[in-house]
Amino acid sequence: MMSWATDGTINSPIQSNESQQPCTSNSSRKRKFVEDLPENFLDTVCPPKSKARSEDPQQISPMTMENQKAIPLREITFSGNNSMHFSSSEHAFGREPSGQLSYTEDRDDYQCLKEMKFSMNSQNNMSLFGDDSNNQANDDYLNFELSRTPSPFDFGDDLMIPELSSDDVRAISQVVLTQNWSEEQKPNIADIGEFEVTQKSTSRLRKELVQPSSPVKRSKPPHSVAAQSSDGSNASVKLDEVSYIDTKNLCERIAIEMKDHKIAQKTFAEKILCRSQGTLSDLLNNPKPWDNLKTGKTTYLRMFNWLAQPLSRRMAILEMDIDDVHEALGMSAPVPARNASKRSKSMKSDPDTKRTRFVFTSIQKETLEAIFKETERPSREMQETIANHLKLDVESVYNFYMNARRRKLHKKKN
DNA sequence: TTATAGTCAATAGC
DNA sequence: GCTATTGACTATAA
Repeated sequence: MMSWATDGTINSPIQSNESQQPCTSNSSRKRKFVEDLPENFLDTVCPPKSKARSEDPQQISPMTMENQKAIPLREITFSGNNSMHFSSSEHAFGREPSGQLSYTEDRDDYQCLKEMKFSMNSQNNMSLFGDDSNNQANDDYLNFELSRTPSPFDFGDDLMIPELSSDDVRAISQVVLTQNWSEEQKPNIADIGEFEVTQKSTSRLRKELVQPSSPVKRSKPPHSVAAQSSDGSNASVKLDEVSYIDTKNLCERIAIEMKDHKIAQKTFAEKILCRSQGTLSDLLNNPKPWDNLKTGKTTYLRMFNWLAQPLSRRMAILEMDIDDVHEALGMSAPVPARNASKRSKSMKSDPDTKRTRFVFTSIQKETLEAIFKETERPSREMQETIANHLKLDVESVYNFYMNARRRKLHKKKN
């Protein structure tokens, strides 16, 4: 069961991983590797903290999806500052969208928003209304938000959404409901019932993936129901024409497309992205938010532009010569990877020799991870101490913490 | 000067 | 044979 931790974070069974707590665990395995180290080693490099604390919001999956038409509620976020976000990025923004986002509660002493409905008329005007008749919390804490990136519509306490233009509506990327509560009102999360999103409309789902920079003419999105030219050439967008791409959604669509058409990662990575299979795998499983990207935007844009083509053309591009692929995607050849064809330092003298990848021993790794849990950024001095104790190169220790810090941030969800 | 982003590519794992 | 993981490299940002 989930429960509130004393520091305001959530303890979730989905999140917990006892095996990753060698600093404090009593497992025999942990004892084994610690006993193999010099006495008080962990205390030396990993001084105990008074209080461990996670700063990241916790996420859980929807509990059930009963209705066959139910659309997965993509994200329920409980943050440590007394707020709860329900959001769905996949729901009924189709041509005749209307739907309902609701949850049930199974305890009387937690009263808040019970239901939110949204609908859109033929003029693409959207209305949103909610039933918070059971809400005994201070209404000041209730907020609705139709998000669009980069800046959301914020309607504060108003339940009725003002008229939106067609482009406004199409730029909406998700509905977010935020229920805040004071310390006294804080519910036990475990007591909140089931969540579901249902769609009333049977029309095709539509999700806008990209928001071009204003006032540039809007481009055709992937899966658009709008007509496209036969060669698909008008489907491509340039980097300077795009202000936002929903990378998570894009990667999900790419993964589905590859699965449906049995496209190997190696093929797609090398042909469409000019990148390696491993890089594509990582991108698909751990997409970075668009706004956090720097030079990496180009790679996602190549995925986007490929997906924006008609199916027959998507398949044809995979068979093209590389120069034709660039042209088909409306993009110039990407800058070669900066470390392409690189060999390890020791291999530079013999570039034909296949290098072997160094692998930490389990003791080395578990120790490094134990220290990381306490200190994500050990000083150079500390790294040298660790390297000496574990009989490692300082560079390897440095690389471990560099990789660990960055990979911790986008570990695959669930 | 140091940290980070983007990536390669070996290889583990299915 | 395929995807996922991960130690390492390097241009660039801070």
